This record gives sequence, C-alpha cells and structure tokens, in this order.
Amino acid sequence: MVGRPAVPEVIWARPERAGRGPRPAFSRADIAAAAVRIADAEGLDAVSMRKVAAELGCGTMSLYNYVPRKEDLHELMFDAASGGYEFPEPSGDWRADLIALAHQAREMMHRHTWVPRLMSPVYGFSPNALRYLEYTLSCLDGVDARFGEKMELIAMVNGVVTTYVANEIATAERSRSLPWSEEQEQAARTGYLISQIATGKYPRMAAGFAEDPGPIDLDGVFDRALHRVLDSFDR
Amino acid sequence: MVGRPAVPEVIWARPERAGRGPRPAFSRADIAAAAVRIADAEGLDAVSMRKVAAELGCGTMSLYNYVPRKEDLHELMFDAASGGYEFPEPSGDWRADLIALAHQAREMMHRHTWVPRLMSPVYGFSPNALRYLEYTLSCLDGVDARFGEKMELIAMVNGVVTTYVANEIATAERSRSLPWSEEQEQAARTGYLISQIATGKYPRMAAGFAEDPGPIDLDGVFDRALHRVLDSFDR
DNA sequence: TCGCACTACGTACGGTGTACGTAACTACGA
DNA sequence: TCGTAGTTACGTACACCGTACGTAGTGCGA
Repeated sequence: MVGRPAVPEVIWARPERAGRGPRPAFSRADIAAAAVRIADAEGLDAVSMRKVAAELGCGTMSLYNYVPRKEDLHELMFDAASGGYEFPEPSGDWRADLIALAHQAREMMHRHTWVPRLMSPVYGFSPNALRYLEYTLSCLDGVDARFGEKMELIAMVNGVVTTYVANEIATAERSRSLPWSEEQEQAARTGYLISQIATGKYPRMAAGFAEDPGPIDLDGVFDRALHRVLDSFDR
Repeated sequence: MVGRPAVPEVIWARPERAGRGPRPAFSRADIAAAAVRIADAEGLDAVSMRKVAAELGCGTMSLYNYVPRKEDLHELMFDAASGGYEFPEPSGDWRADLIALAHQAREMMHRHTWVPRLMSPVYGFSPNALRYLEYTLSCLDGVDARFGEKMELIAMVNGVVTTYVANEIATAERSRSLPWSEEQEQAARTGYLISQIATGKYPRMAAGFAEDPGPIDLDGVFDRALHRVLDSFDR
C-alpha cells in the first residue's frame, strides 16, 4: 500500500522517517539534489519521476513513497535552491540589506534557471522559504511600519526579482527544447518585429527603435527597477 | 507533407491562407477561440492538441497545418485574450491612463486565469501585444523621457499586474487539478504554517500574524503596488 | 491541362504522471 | 516474544500527451 493520501497534505508536515518498516534509502535532501542536478543540466521539463528515480538508482514507483505527487518534488527543488542563501547580520541599513538579498536571489536564479518557473505553482512555505522570510523581516526590524506594509514591501521586492530574472532567462531556457539555436530563434523574432514596425502601424515603437541605444544593460535595468521599488517605500 | 519548418518561424509571419490547395476550414481566430474555451472551462493543462482539434471538429493532426507547435497555440491564445482591450483616447494624465489600462489587464486575467502562466513562455510580439504596447506608449506621449525609460516603466507596470494577479489566482487555478477542495488545501497549508510559527523559530512572523488584521484586501494591495510603481517614475 | 503545394487525417512512437497489486521488512502492542 | 499492521520497494498497466510520418484528396498557378 503506497501512502498517498486522499486528503490535502503538506510534504513538510510529513516525518522523514516513519516508525515502522525498513529505513528509507534516501533523504528528502538526496531526492531534491537529484532533481536539481537534472533540472540544472537538462532543464525543468526533463525532471520526471522516472528520471529522478533513475538518478537516485531506485524504481520509479519507489519515489512515490517519499514524494506523493510531482508537485511536491517541485516543492523540494524550490526549497533546496533556497537553501544556499547567506543571511549576514542586518547592518541597520535596510535598503542595503534588501538589495544585497535581492542580488543573492538573482544570482541563485541564474544558477538555477528553473526557479522562476517554480515560483508561481509553488506557493507553499517551505522551511527555507520561512527562514528567508524571517530574515527579511529582521532586516526591517528598525523600520516603523506595520507588519502588513513590511510584507507588501517584501512581496514587491521578490516580485521584481522573479519577474526580471525570468525575462533575462527566458530566451536561454526556451532554446533548450528547440531544434534550432537561440540566435536563429532571436533572428526570426526580431525579423518579424522589424517587418511589423516597418508597416507604419506602430509609429512610436518605430521611433523608439530608431534611436538604437545599443545592447540592453540587463544589470542596470534590474538595479534601477529594484531601487525604484525600495524608493517607493522610503518616503 | 505537413508544413512544419526546420527553421525558426513566427506564427504571425505565416499567411493565414496559402495560395494552393483547398481553403482552410478554420481561421486562426477559430482555433484560438476553441483553445480559450477549453482553458476557461477546464484550465490551461486541459488544452491539448487533441482536445482543441476535437472542439473544432477536426482530426488531431489537421491542427498541425495551422499551428506548427503547441507553443504557437499558446501564442494564439495569449493574443486572443489580449484582443479585448479598449484603448480610449489618452486623457493627458498618463498616470490615470496607465492605471485604467492596468485595471483592464487585471480584469482580463481574472476572466482568463491562465494568462499569467502564459506570460513567461510567450515572449513574442503578437499583433494585439504590439497594439497594446503602442497604445501604452501613446499614453506617455507628453512625458519627457527617453524611449528606454518609457519601456522600463511599461515593463514594471506589466510586471506588477502579472505578478499580483498570478498570486491572486494561484490557489483557485491550482485547485482545479486536485482531488480535494480549495478550502481543504488552504486549511492544510495554513495549518502547517501555524504549526511552524508555533515552534518559535520565526518570532517576527509570529508577531506579525498575531496582529491579525483580518482578511487581506486584494484590491487594495494591488492598487497600492501599482501606485508605488507609478510614483517611482514621477519624481 | 499538368503538377505541385496545400489540406486532411490515421497510425504509431516515445514519453508522461500515477493507480494498483505484491513481496519483503521492521517496530510496536499484546 | 510474537504476530501484525504499516512501511518500503517496485513491476505492470492505463490513459494521456506532443508530434513524426505516410497517404489520399483538392484546387490554384503555370
């Protein structure tokens, strides 16, 4: 009898080791690490129950003893990726602290490009997500604001980070599953865009692209957006 | 011979009607509408090539004459959902105009809850996306800013709308595929959260939730975030 | 009129998540 | 101490997915 429940269950509420029966061959960390290895190497879509089980060296259905649904595997992955943060003692300058944390998050997502895609479906509070949240709140200890306001600030910062990194990554991550190169794809897209602009139906876009400011400075765009959000809370 | 290309291609660059052969039985709008019907009724994951073909009343593989890859079907869906905007003459108050547009977008995403999930993978410039962009730029005609700055503003506004609506929707959209009710799921999640907070490991979250400000005012959260973004460009 | 590019679509392949059944194993209650 | 209940392990099977490929019919351009 496989222990899949007929009632909602948070995977983190399950004990890693049940009382009876043989001792589990793998820990949650083992499983998460295997899934993360696959996702890093071949992309999130390559993470299947079969492949993770093979990576662990066990039968496919054995995995279901540890992870009742694939969604829970994603939750393990997200938590594992969130486990690498450094939480230095808050400096007293909450803006600087949040900026540093946002940069950590951005770097993590560049290392694990599948994380932004997991942000929407995974809305749970995994252990490392809770640690992250608590630390962020600690950075705001000196700020005179209600809890709700602080949470809104944190949500906006996290939102900006996720949104912007997702955009930065989009092309690269997409091209993994395509039978042609990223450059070819880009060329086709921009070619169509240029042809559309050339129709004259979009004069403002035409004027804008005529300026040609050279390649986009992604770091600058990210930092400006981040600073704007922080400024908007810093009246 | 099915006309699937070995080279990248933007679906919008394809002519709807080829010269030779029998006239196509469906238009792109027909196909998009069928897919949208399914997604609205059963969720995005229920949109498969087979189901869309069945909804149209044709064989599965016939659909590939119109839509070379499933990704293109998503692009059609996104464009169809973006086709319902109203673009009133800009009032001269760009903040008000962008707020109105953001509210339109939010309402659209509440009607078509699958749109936020399509925002990341679909990064193309569909016809209606271009119209939307051009209109947004026209709202900023009087603003003294470079093209790049305006685009950054638009990106932030769109980002906020998508992020926030995605969060608003997450629970409801998720619960569609689950064998239990949304309320049961919520209860399990918050139950775990409470148990974690009760451990004392997260004192700031504990203190915050102890305040208990009642149910979250989603409209207010959305509007505040939107206003903050606009303010940050309005020095 | 010829030929070719197109439409239509059935079949088939390799993949997916996971329900279910069976066998081995171990900690707990008696 | 000894069942036995609950766990681990895992093979098989089902329904579904995207889509490659082949074939037949259709109608425009030459």
